[in-house]
Amino acid sequence: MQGRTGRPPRTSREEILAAARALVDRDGWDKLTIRRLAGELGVGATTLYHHLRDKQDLLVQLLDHYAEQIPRPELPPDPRERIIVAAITMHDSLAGWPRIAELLTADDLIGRSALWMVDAMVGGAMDCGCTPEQAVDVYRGIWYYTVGEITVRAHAARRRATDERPVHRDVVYRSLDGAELPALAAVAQDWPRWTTKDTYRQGLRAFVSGMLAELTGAG
Amino acid sequence: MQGRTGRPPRTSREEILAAARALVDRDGWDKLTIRRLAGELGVGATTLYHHLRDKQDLLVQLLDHYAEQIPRPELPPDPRERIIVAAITMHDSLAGWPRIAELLTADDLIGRSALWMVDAMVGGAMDCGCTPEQAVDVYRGIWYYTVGEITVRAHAARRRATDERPVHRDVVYRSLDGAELPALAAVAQDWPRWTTKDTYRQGLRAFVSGMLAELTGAG
DNA sequence: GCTACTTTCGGAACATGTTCGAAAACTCCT
DNA sequence: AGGAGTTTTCGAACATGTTCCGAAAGTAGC
Repeated sequence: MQGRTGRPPRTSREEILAAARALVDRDGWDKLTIRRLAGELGVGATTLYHHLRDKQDLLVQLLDHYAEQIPRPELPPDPRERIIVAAITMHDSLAGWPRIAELLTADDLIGRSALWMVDAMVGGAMDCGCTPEQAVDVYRGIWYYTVGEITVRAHAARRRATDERPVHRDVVYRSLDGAELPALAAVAQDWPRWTTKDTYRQGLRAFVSGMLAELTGAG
Repeated sequence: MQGRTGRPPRTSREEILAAARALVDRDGWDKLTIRRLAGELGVGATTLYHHLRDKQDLLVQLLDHYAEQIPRPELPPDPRERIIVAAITMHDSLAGWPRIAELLTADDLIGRSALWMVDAMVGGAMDCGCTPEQAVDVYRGIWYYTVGEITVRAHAARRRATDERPVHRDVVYRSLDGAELPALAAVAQDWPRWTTKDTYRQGLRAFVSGMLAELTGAG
């Protein structure tokens, strides 16, 4: 139990995270910069780099803290429904997080506090007759689908909010060549409306059904 | 047909894109910066902003040019297989592109030259009995799944390449509580190995099967 | 030729994330 | 007390994307 050596720390990781949360609550996500956060704490900017690897690390920590507070829904007894409920909880929690798209590129995003969702999905798949390996495949597919949905959707929302120009895709679709791209020409009119629908749940159910049917033998 | 007015341009969008491609081919993606590209062209850095909205715009243009060169595979007559083949072509093309994860957050990524893939998927779904709206839903689900897979995978590869630390997720999984998270404890050993498998095709088939079964009436 | 007008150019400046290296502040050992 | 070792702090500096604004360089009308 020798006392620790070296210069005593002036701030701690916990303090930094708490200050970051307070700063975000007060001034918004745009104001969360390394320098401003350091100023808030009364330390030099570079000091933070002794407690955090980089800014992404900071954001991941904040998300982790947030994940602890996700209300844990009652999981239904039916294993297939358990997968669905856990996936939807994961999706909705992440979708409510600002700037989530920047973080979802990190694969080790899931801290201990959110592992119960992963466990529910993997366990549900095994209870549906999957081998452990197949269950992991099911979860990974759900994770990919969820990450993609949130990423694309978050960006689209941001685009609508900050950009006044028309969406490039919409312009392209309006001038389609019906002879070369008949299917797109047929849906071009309604494309903008249809692509704003929320189809996450529908797609999720389809994916889970398809995977379970393939893995455990259809019929 | 009055001649154009104003100071004559010293460089053009085309020249910039060509120089960017040459720069990337010669020095790699890390060296593609606004200042360096401008220096290569012999113009001021800020001049580029008269031809490009921002750097992301530049990257999207480069990707678009690349998309034109994607070899167009023969699409099978079976509509369901047509969806699969088009999706796999799209996925493999995007997956081969460096830094793709930064760009996939843009939803209007698809230029005219790549629309035949979207058309094949939407058309295939309609030929499978979907309504146009349902066909768009099928395509969107595929797009989400594809974006997610590529994003997560690209980041994992980058992490492996640049980072010597162990993956956080692996560390967490190694110290799991078997009583609280039984399913994860059961798969923890094999998790790293299983998650490096390429399951894109399997998941894609599952998703398409599930969607078509739900939409067109199972059985 | 002269004056508008228009378009492009580019230097200065700013904010930001991040690295480097040296100084500071503490404990431990002799 | 005094050095050795260790950890933390932080100012300076760098690279980068981006905005601002005035200067440059043309055309059109008179």
